[in-house]
Amino acid sequence: MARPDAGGLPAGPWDQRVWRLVARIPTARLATYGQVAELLGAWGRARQVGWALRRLPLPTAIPWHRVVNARGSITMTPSREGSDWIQRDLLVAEGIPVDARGRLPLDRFRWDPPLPLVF
DNA sequence: AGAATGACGCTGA
DNA sequence: TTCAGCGCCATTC
Repeated sequence: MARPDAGGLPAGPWDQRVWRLVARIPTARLATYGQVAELLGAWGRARQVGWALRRLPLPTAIPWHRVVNARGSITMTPSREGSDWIQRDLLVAEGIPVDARGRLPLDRFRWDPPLPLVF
């Protein structure tokens, strides 16, 4: 309910790992929360990826907007206080079509991470 | 400490 | 295709 403000609080190692991985998603490419979790060896922790991105102090150079849900849409919810619409704008600006409901062609823009992933 | 809450994901109706 | 119901698990209340 209350929106915890991460500003000022040091990001934990989990946040750092999520951010560093998301930072290498190329322009106009998309990844899902579950995909990011999996690449970090954390299968089943998609929600935690969402939280890590939620803690990003905005504005940021990290392309957090390139992470969407597995259904191929932006999770639109008032609890995001507008970051969902910002995400839509940023994606459209990169050339990815997003409809009014937040749905987008995930298959066409899916990011194929180069292997091996080294950190 | 226990309950509630999600920027999730999968299954089944 | 949409939607409800669950399982999931760190964070919050």
